[in-house]
Amino acid sequence: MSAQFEPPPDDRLPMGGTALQCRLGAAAIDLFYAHGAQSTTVRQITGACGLTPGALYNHFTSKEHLLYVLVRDIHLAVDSEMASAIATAGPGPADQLGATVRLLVAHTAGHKKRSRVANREFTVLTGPRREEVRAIRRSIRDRLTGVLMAGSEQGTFDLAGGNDRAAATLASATISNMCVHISEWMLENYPIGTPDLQDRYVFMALRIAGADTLNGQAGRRSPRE
Amino acid sequence: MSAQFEPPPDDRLPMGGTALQCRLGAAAIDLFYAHGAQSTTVRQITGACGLTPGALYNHFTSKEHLLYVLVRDIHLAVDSEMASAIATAGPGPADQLGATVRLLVAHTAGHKKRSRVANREFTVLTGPRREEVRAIRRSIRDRLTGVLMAGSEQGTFDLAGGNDRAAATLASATISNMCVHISEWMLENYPIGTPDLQDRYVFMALRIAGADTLNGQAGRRSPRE
DNA sequence: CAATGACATGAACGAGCGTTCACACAGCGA
DNA sequence: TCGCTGTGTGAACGCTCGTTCATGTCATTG
Repeated sequence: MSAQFEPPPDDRLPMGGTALQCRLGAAAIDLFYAHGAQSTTVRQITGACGLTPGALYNHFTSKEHLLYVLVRDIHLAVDSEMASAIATAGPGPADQLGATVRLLVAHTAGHKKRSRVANREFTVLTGPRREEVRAIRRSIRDRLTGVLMAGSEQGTFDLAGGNDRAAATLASATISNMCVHISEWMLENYPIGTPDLQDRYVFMALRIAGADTLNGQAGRRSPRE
Repeated sequence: MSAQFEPPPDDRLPMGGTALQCRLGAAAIDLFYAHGAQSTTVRQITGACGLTPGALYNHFTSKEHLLYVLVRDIHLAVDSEMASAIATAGPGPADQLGATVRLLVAHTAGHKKRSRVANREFTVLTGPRREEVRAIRRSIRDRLTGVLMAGSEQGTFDLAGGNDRAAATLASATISNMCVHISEWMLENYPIGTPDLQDRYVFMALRIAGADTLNGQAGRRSPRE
């Protein structure tokens, strides 16, 4: 569960482990995306790798364990990437919000399958595994909320319903939801490319936040990522 | 499959039919909401009504048929209510957008369970049933897109990425998603009441649409619904 | 070469699923 | 009173599921 072993085609898994763990994981992502985790059978997953059902249990303790590893690693990747995106963005909250939204859009639009699996199927997990993923999701959400709070405190943002924590939470949920759900409605070959999509979402996010920089048209083509 | 028969407590089903169909439907909504449609068994649904599994098939042809009736009727209710909300709103696109958002928020925040079931589980349907529900969803989406298009054509709105149909579609998807997903993140006893929530969402929607009326602070406490 | 460990097999398991059906019974019109 | 219709029962069906395990194979290692 450590080093990447090779870069598979494009939708590379954010998953360490042996080659077979990765093949199984990639097959699982495809199938979970297409049919949902509950309706996907162990036989389908192993069959897609040319194996028989029992083989899965040499690599994962259960079907839920496989789902857990996938969902957890996807969330962890987003969390850490978001942390560094905020850290390396410009000092202003508007720049940080822009960098955050760009990252989320890049993930959901660029890795639609894994993004949708992570955000749709994590509810299938049970017990401590579910709590662990929820904690990572909380961390992601709190990073965005923090940016919005900072911006509203220093007057850069003007949130709906006031500039208190409740307003920041609501704006945070709305903005992250907006980005995450690209993977839900986006068609296979969406006519708008990812960079343009990022621009539009940054623009909408700044508007939701009531960014004062919008009058000076920041937010269109913001510099980073 | 026509007239309401009696008004059950608060989360009344938008479903016609016999009393027992309604009891089964209400039990199914609860269970589908809690565990998902796929993981809910016929035995759970009938057991919640004090019946044995076979009884369900006197009222529905299959478990999927039950899900279909529920999901279809919920969608139809939203669709027709949205049509009349737009028709009875003020003539301006900003008023119509406000009325639309108020309706969606009222549905998702006020009937969280049925809203979540309709929006999460419709993908479980297969064949023509799925297509029928998708058509209703398209109708709902088109109503909102139409309001945004009209507003952008007459200069009331300024959409992200230009005022063409693609921009209206994107804004429409974003706004309806934002409303629909209240039922996903809202806790059991959310501290903000529904009317206040409606105000905030109308405010955010007008901002997403780039409504010029915002500078004259329309959108806060817009008059209707 | 011998021994070891990793890995896949294929058959089987127990459980639970959606669904069916012969039957019982209750209410009601004729 | 008879028979019809609507509805619930309880047992059973065929099937698929996740999972287990004894067994076999093969590459690596000492």
